[in-house]
Amino acid sequence: MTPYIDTTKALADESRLRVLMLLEQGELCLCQLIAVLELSPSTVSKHMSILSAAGLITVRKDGRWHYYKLAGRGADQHVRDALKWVRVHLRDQPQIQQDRDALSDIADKSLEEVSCCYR
Amino acid sequence: MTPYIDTTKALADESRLRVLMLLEQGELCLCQLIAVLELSPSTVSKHMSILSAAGLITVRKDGRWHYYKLAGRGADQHVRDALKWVRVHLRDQPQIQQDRDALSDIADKSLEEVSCCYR
DNA sequence: CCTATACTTCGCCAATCAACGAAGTATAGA
DNA sequence: TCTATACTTCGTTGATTGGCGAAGTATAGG
Repeated sequence: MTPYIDTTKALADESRLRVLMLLEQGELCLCQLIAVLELSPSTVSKHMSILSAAGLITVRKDGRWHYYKLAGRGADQHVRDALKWVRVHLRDQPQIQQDRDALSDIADKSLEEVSCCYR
Repeated sequence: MTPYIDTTKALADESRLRVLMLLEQGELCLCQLIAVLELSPSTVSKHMSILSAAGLITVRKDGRWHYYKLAGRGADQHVRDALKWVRVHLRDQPQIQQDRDALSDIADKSLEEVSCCYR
């Protein structure tokens, strides 16, 4: 039962649901998520490790940057169905729309500019 | 976003997932759930109020007994989809099968006999 | 009424969790 | 190899959560 509980626990937090909906826009690196969520690097990093442990996202490391994206075809069916539930039902939430807007503001900037959250 | 988080938080506990799968068998009263879960009346009652607040179950009170069942056609789509996720993915879990077996042992007994958990 | 009883609410405790900053790791570039 | 930097890990803190038993509520049956 553990993998299923890992899934539901991973979804039982607003910040993590916001992350999953942000990743609908495509892969993002940690500093971009930090900029949208307005949480500390350590907090966002922890959220990503929880999502990753549950198999909901995968990581790709390219130099100093870690890119996260939603789990795809390789993922367990219960994970894919959980991601679908999130996608379908949170799509039109005001907070999600707001996050998408914040993300498109950031999209114009270079990663170096966005990652100023560390300084 | 609150109703969606209420849903995911309600699903983020093993005992509550076990309750939802037990209710797949049909409506049950609290004392039957207590007997299968082997938790205290107050604990199970709290779980039921969380599931109820999230709209995942409904209650019918008949005399001293409170009967719980899964939310049906009247429920929000996100609730119905969440219940479907639970049903589809937990169906074959050993713990769930074990609970079903424990429930069928109880099914032979009268409610008065089952509710001896209070004495 | 009064009692028994099915369930809920309350208060408590231990465990978990989200948040943070500080310190650690790893990589790019000088 | 040294520095800057993108991210992780660790330790702490305050809030939430799951568990319990004791006390409270509500209903059936004398």
